[in-house]
Amino acid sequence: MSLDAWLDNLNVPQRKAVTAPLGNALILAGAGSGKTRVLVSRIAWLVRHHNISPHAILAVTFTNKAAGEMRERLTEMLESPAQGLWVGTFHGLCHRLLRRHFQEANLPEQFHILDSDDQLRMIKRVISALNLDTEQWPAKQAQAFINNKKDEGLRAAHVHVMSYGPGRTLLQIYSAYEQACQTAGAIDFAEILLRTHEMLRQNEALLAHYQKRFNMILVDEFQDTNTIQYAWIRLLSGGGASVMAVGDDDQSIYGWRGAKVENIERFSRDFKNTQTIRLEQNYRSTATILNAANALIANNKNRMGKELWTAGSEGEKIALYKAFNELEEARFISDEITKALKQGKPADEMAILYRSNAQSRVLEEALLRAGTPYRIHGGVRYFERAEVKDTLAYLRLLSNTGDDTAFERIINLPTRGIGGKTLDEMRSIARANDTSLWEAMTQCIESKHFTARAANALCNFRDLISELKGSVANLNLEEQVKIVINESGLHAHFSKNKDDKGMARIENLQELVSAARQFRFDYDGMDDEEMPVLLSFLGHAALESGDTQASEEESSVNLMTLHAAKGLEFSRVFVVGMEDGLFPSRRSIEEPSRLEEERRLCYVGMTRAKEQLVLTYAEVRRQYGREEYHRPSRFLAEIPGEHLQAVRGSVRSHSHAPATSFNSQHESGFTLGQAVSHVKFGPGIVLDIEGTGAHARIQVNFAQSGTKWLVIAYANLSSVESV
DNA sequence: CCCAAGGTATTTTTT
DNA sequence: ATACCTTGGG
Repeated sequence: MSLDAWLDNLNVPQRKAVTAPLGNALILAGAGSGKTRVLVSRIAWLVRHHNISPHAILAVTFTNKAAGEMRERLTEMLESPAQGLWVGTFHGLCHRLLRRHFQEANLPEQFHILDSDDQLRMIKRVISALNLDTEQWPAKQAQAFINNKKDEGLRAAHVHVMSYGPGRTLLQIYSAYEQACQTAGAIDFAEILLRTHEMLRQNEALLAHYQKRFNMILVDEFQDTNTIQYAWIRLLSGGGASVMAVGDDDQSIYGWRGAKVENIERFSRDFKNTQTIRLEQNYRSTATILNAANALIANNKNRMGKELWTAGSEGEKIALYKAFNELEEARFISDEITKALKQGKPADEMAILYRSNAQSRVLEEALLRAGTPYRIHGGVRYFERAEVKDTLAYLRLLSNTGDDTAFERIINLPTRGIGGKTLDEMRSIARANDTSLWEAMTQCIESKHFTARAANALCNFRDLISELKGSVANLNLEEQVKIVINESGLHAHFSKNKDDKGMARIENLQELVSAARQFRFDYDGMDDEEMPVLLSFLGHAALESGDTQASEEESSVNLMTLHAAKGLEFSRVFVVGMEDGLFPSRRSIEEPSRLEEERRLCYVGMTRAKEQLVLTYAEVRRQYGREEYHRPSRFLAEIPGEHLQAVRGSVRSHSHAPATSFNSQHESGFTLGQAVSHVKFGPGIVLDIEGTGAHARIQVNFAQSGTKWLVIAYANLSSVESV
């Protein structure tokens, strides 16, 4: 298809964005408004119409998936891969810059990336090296502190804390951690960005080079950028590049991770002559769903302002289901899904979204019992699995004996009689002599520092590594992986456990061989110039979660957190656990800004649905081993009643409902979720009941008139039979 | 070195 | 309820 034909398929604001004159632009792209399409078309437009070389374009995303999608669709549109175009995640692109310019970045050539697990181990080591009480100074807390600061662009030296209190010690840990990483040649995720930013800021020539190169910068999901990412874009575009920022302030759900929604507002101020374009036409959901979502999000203050609309049909009402408890909630959903499957609806077009992972269990059990295929998104990612990381640690140590992180990981895996005492000793020797652990070990062996038993174990380890080095030399990546798995003893070690978990581990190791083969294949076509294949593979393992490759054959119902659902869409969406204290989360209710983020999360969840949206909540829920009573989510009261319809589950024997003994009826005779009718306000759904006797009040979400509190004694409500 | 017992926390997690 | 981690004894 020609580019002009592509343009004809765009709506007016989309076309305006795609064909915007060079210069800065802010695209406020609502959910389902064709954002990726605009981004890709924009690049094609620049290349074709402005004759801008792909070489001069930089497109930044947050996830590898988004980057891959963009690259793919661009190739499709341009009918050839865009040579020289940089498309990638913030981390991926910065990693590339650091590899290219490791010297300017003050890094060793063989620097390696710490994932959050590696980082935590490193911090633990630092804390004990500082002789701090590990009870009083949890590594997790220090990790959060360090990452927060780094996301803000702050080094330990830049952080100001009070001279007393916990800040001082955390800062001490941060500082020691910085040193430990530098010595080990290791950088964590946040450091990738921070280091790149510093490198560019401190190297005029380098900065000038990239500023000159990248005339066009496009940033996706701009609402998710943190301080350092924003600064990086500003720095890189400082030479006069045009920046197109695409985002949606209403879908900012990662504030707790350092993302700054304010960056969207700041953009127009910091980037000169910014043209703002709103994409408000939605191509995904029914009018009912959009109107409900619009009404909900309107309760947030400080929005950029945006209202989704559709040319499509009104669609079905949003179903609201009140369950006795979480088991019954799960059964209802499972039943609904079974019904839909019988009608021929594809399983993978349905999704169950929940606020917290713990909620997935009962849902899974219900689906399992019904024999419904399902898939849980999230959880431990492939390259984060312990056995995979163990194998990679061997590879790392083989290529660089100075890699202490790898050394620590496998020194006693499989167990070979090297205990904590021996290791501690080597650690302090390494620290005293400022050498790697490997060198410290070699020294210890030569100087007969240890008892015969320990020395013997260390010798075995040293010999194993050098033997492996020998057998691996001159082999391709995939064979190297195979050799390491087998000759390191890892295979034997994991084979000992014959249970499901053990079997899964062995499978994962085999999968790693395939991943290496695939990578070797992809590597040949990559323009990641002059990076050795192993190093490149390790970078790939650190920055790619690896969940893109594992796609199951059978069409399955999707289970995931609301966060994980961002960017996806399904015909039928169930949002479960709509209860105050769960969603919105108990920990967010107090603070207005956090509550607003929860509301945005709800907005994201609702706008995932194309045709049908089902909201459910339970009156009582087993949580942390206790039965907890929750009110229906306040978000339910924010959805105009006209879009809601209370539903009942399919008729079933009462013996199946464990909560029959539970009297859910209020003394007034009304129950939550019940459909009622008012003389003046019309039909509605009971959301809450408070008080007793003559003063008892009832909250009803009326179809036409919205949510109201009424005194039961005067309201004269009548009960209505609903679907 | 391995295992069992007890203590603790328990929202979300693009990289 | 539960999973995860630390710690103490065999």
